Amino acid sequence: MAKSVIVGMSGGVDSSVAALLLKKQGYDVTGLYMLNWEETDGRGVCSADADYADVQRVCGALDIPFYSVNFAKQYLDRVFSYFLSEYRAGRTPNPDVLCNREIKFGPFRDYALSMNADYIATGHYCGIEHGDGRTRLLKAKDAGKDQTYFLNQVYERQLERVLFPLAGLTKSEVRKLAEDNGLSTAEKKDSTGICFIGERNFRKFLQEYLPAQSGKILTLDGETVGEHIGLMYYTIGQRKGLDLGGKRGEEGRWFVVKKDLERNVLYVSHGDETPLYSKACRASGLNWIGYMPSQSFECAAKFRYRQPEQSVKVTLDDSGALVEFYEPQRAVTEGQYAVFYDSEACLGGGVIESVIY
RNA sequence: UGGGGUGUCGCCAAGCGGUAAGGCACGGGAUUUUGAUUCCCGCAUUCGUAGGUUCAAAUCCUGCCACCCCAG
Repeated sequence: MAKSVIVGMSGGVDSSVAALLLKKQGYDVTGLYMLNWEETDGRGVCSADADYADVQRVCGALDIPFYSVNFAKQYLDRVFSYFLSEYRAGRTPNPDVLCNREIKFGPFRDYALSMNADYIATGHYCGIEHGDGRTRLLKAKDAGKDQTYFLNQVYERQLERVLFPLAGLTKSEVRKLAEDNGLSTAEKKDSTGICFIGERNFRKFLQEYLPAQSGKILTLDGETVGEHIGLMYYTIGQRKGLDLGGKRGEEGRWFVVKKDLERNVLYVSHGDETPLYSKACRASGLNWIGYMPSQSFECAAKFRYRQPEQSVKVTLDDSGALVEFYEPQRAVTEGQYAVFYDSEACLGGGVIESVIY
């Protein structure tokens, strides 16, 4: 009897092709759509409806059954509340990292497996290797789309019975497959923005949930150069949105280099980006996937998505880890994740608690 | 109300008689399952203002206005 798999389908091309491939491989495939954010845009149009319609179309074309589930409550409690509290604390959270552990590989996976599926699958660009009682998370073949960064906090046991059909494909191959098989999502634009919430005016969005407190913008020398509209709207290394123009006698751009929550001051630097470069950081909430770290070891790391890997030395201690950089790193930011790699394997990661300059 | 200086896009800033560089900001787009970064495109018929000289002025002349500095 064929093994059964439930595919998390978003209505995008990636999960469409994931379902397609599994079906071709002989699995008994069922599509499952997740609704995690209940809101319409300004015009009263709910993009989730359109996405679900795409799921229906694709599943129809593949001739597989499909259902939908609603985890909006869980998303709010376990991802969005964290998102807001991090911003309140002046940090720059990465909700999509938690979304994977707390939703997709949490309630969603549990739900799917409770429907007696043998496996669950998603359209993530990453690889997975099951064997000798351990599961390893691997980078995708398409380095430019690799999404292991977002999975660094997923517990190893949550990856059991998980399939990633897109592991060996590039994005263009995926689109080609969709097209060749007549899937309506073949040309659909890649989704961006916060997962499930989508792309939107970030400031306006945050404004709906958090009170903004304007304050001064100072240089590191203490010179007042402008006014900010609320520290939460800025992140380290940012240059857009400062509304700061030219400076007498100098050429260059302004960058956010520091936030002072206590005094509600945003610090900026003009031209000179050296204040953005740090030599180490502290990470906590460490999660290891298919890996048993020794007390101290060297590996590669990324401090944000879509950044080249860097050589680092990791030293574990009671409260987390000290991550030392061999090369100074630009704009390492509290709230983002330090994710560790050993050649093709994603070892896991932790949230950046503090940065050492 | 004596002397000197400066007034060019929101901010810096070229130009110094030949028909408005550039950077920053800002807007739009590309990239991107966070927020950023990065990349591309756009962005002064007009040079504080009113006259004058000239074929031609932001550039020369004159008045006025504003700001700055030094003297009072």
